[in-house]
Amino acid sequence: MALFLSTFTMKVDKKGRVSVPAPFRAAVDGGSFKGVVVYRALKGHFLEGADLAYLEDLSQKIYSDFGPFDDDQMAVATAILAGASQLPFDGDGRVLLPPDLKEFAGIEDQATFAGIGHKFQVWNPAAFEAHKAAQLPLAPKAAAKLTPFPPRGQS
Amino acid sequence: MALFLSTFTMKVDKKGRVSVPAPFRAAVDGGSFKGVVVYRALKGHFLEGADLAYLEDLSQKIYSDFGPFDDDQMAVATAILAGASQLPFDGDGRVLLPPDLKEFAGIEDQATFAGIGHKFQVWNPAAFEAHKAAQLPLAPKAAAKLTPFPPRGQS
DNA sequence: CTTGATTCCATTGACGCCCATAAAATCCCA
DNA sequence: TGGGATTTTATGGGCGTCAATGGAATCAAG
Repeated sequence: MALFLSTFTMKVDKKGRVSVPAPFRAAVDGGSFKGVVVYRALKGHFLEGADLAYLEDLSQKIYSDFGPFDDDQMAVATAILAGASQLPFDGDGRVLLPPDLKEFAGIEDQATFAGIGHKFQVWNPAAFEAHKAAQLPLAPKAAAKLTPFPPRGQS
Repeated sequence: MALFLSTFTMKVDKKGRVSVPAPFRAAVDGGSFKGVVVYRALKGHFLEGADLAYLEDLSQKIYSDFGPFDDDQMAVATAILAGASQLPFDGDGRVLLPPDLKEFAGIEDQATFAGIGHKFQVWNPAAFEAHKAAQLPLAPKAAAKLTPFPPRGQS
């Protein structure tokens, strides 16, 4: 599965195009859809992105964890799936950021891509710095809740 | 299976024709029926739509979850299946919205298509904005109920 | 012949695709 | 190891194509 690591800040041109960092492109490579899927984060004004397979899993999960006409299902589906955009790569690995998503995240001429494992985030650069500063002190306590790795046998 | 993502607002012309957003057309492409199926939503004045295969699954489910002469089965089948319309694409990917469905959803000269995974919704644009605004605050709590992804590399 | 529906054509504006340039990273070999 | 050459990446711009939309033409029926 895709693994997104590290942070990159890229330029947004007048057309709204952004180069997806090459390592992220490599991470989504091989899937059926040549591009990424981006949606509004639930907590905070930034975007989350992943490959299409992740969204398929998420959609699947929304339909299997909730009944087909469940209220919670409706809320999550509306917030995430209806707000999502499939952004295909152009020949040079760029995507076109929809204006509403740009506005939601306060992105203007630069966008910061932060890899957080199986998905990534897209931020206004200044907002990301502030967010990072706020998150760092919380990490030790949160990390303490992780369960141990299973024995590392090969397979 | 079809995956409907993102939201699009399209014009409805005087004849009642609406262009189905190209990504949604692509999502239903390949099925036996060249078009979409639309029916009244159960909770609220908007429409739900999907490809024919989804309706087949839904019908299947209605008959397997309920007994063949169950009252609930009758109610759901009548509300959804009996009220459903198969809308074929014209040569340019448009469908003709039946007047009764248009009226039910309060759709006049614009229609908002919202993709929510396996199916999509069709709304009066203003009504959808209100609906979305109401749903967004509910999403974080509902999303917290989603079960964690299973460890990757399974299947 | 009139009315309503369905297919076909025309316009326009956005977006996908291609090329060009420049910078940076990588490779290769002496 | 260093320096030059090659490849990859990031970014800007131009142009062709397709999607969206409106309207005309064709067809079906009463």
